[in-house]
Amino acid sequence: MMSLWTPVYRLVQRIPRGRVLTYGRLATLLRLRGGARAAGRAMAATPRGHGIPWHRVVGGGGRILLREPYASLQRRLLETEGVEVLERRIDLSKHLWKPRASLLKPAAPASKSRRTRKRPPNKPDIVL
DNA sequence: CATCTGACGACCG
DNA sequence: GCGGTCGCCAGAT
Repeated sequence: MMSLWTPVYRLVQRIPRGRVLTYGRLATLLRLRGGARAAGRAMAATPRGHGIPWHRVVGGGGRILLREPYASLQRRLLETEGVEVLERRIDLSKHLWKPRASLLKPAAPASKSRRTRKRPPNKPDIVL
């Protein structure tokens, strides 16, 4: 079903093998209102059986934040696709995924009368 | 309707 | 490095 998090899963599905994205970048790219934490909530609710490479999403600085036994599973999955995991960390300078610019939507121009919207909806900043 | 609970991250001591 | 605070908010109970 189409939920608030669907855009998150669709973006995660585009992360190539051997690359990772952080919760923070995920949130920024999709302009999730709750920030990185919202990305975390989304990932926690990842539907199974859809081939969503959830293991390619890591914490800030490339750290694996999951609890055991998931942390080990994530590490194994990443290593399997060639990502080097040192202790609990991944070198983002080597493995951070940078979406092609053509995927990104141009930044929304600042509206003239910037009204304080109560609950602005999540506005994806990326084309999926 | 009220509360609780997090796959976060920036900041600070 | 480590621990605490705070902002954030969708779902579950």
